[in-house]
Amino acid sequence: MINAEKLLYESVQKALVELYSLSTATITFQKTRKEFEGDFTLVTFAFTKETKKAPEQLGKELGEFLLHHNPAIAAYSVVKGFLNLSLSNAFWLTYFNAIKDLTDIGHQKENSSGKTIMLEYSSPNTNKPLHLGHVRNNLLGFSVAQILKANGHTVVKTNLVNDRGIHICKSMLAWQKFGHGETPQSAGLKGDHLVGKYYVEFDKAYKKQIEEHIAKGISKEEAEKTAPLMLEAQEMLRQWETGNTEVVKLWKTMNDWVYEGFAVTYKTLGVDFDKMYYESNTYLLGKEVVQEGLHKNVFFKKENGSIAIDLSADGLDEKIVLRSDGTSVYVTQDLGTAIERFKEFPGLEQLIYTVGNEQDYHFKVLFKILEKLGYTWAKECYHLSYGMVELPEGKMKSREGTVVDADELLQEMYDTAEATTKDLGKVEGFTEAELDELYRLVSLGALKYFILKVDPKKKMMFDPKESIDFNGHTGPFIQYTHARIKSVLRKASDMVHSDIPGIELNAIEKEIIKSIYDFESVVTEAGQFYSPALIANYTYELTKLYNRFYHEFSILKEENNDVKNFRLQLSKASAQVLSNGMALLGIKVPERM
RNA sequence: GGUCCCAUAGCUCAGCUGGAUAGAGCACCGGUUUUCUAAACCGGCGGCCCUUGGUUCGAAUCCAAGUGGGGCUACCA
Repeated sequence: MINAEKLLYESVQKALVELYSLSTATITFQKTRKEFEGDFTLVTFAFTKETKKAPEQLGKELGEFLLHHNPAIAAYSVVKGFLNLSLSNAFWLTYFNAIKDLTDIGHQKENSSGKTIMLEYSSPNTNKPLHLGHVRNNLLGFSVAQILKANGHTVVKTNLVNDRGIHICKSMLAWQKFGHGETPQSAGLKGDHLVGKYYVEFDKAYKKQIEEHIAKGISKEEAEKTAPLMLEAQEMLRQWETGNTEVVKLWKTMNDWVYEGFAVTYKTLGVDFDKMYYESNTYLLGKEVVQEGLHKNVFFKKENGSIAIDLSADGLDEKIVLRSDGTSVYVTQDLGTAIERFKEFPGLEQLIYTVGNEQDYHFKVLFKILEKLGYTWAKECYHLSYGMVELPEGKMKSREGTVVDADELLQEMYDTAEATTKDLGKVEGFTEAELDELYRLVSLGALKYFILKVDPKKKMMFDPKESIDFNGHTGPFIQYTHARIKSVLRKASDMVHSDIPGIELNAIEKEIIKSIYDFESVVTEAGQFYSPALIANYTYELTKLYNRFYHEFSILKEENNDVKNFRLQLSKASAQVLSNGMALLGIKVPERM
């Protein structure tokens, strides 16, 4: 592939050697800011010391040299210490001809890097439906998987379902006590919502019991531990662990309800997994690892019989890895699961956990312990940590019902997409099925883009009172532009696909080609930083650029056939890049809207 | 207390790995359609880039301290 920076780099390197005998300088280019003439900029301040020349003088001499030694450089200008270089019209046209028909532009062939990466995401609890926080997790995980594939890696998407534990027993107990045999069918509720309802019920009844105890003069802490409901839930968990048939049966029934519900939400969101893990199968893993660590003196036994590791030398604290009663804690399971995965996939080169930043500390501990145990792959474990979605009132809490429910949000988005589309009245001739498909596409485009355009590391604000926009810096804006291009292409029956001859590019056409040129490096960068936001913001820039071009210049009515044909092909290539970029976000683009 | 993260326009966010006059969208005000989709385009309004020091030819960006906000600091998961 044609690489402009490399071309310039070699020329500048040569110039520095020949003009100033300077061979050790580090040369980097940046894109020329749009208020100046040029494509790439070399900052000459960096070389003033070694050459003992003023920045402007340096710029002129270098510019002059480059102009005469590199035919791809058409012009230069010097502003203060900035040498702005313009590549020739011919250079950009050659580049465009090389890429204009690529349908996989920006996407390397999957597995071309030979690297296999496991990416875990979603990992829900089976005691409540998914909310907006989970939506961010799912969209982020899915998108990062797409981006890593586009960078040539093989990606195994996994979901580790938290299907057991005290929180699950809480829903089960509340259903048993207050449910009167209610089922998703009888209640007319999605299974996950039904189970979630009883999780909230439990919390209500539990809080009431605590209050009653406190009224009797018992301390809050004591009341929380001794409330009958809590004791019953704990007893239920013990029975589950011993395999009590009745408890296990109830557990299976209610979990199945939840899975049916999740399946619907996952399908709507358009996310999927290559391999499912269930905590009910993995929660005992890691106990042998503890023994192994004890042998190696990585862990030590405390007086009360629990086993711990001292990480204070690494800036962390002491951490229990096995309780005094011999049962495992969270980190025990994660140790076991990680080791199991590397055994199961011997070629695995990286293990990524998509989990919120509230668990930053947990993963630091986990990776440090793996390292201490001598697993060399520990450094290939990565916590893809993302910020919380916050409401104006603060954090979402499932127990207290202060959450934005995923299914409700998706339905609201769908309704808005339908209403907006009908208002605009541009869907004549669409069948009912096509309309449904369009509403899904647009509503999901709006939601996904809204979430993914924000840097994953940062927390984000969501105000349920202000609906997600369909205008401006949004998914539908990009989808619309794609549909608009497709509309033009449908009308261009006489489009020729041969290479573009030497026409003169106007400023904005050149900008679009340059923007397309950037796509590949943006995909690489997004892969390095695990950041769909880079892709989102890139596609937006290209879209804005195209819309300005579309508004200022006629395509179909252009009289010069070469120019017309070029504009058609430029449009086609732009649509392709937008489509490929959006695909990396898990967003589909329509042919018409 | 310890530790980690965050702070940019009224609001939501870009600007990460130092560079030229700090950018978008929304909101608000105004304009563009006999022409390829107006979910669009153009213009206006709007900034002590939290504060103070430091490094540098150059700092929103790097370093230090402070202020404000949030997370974590369980023999819960």
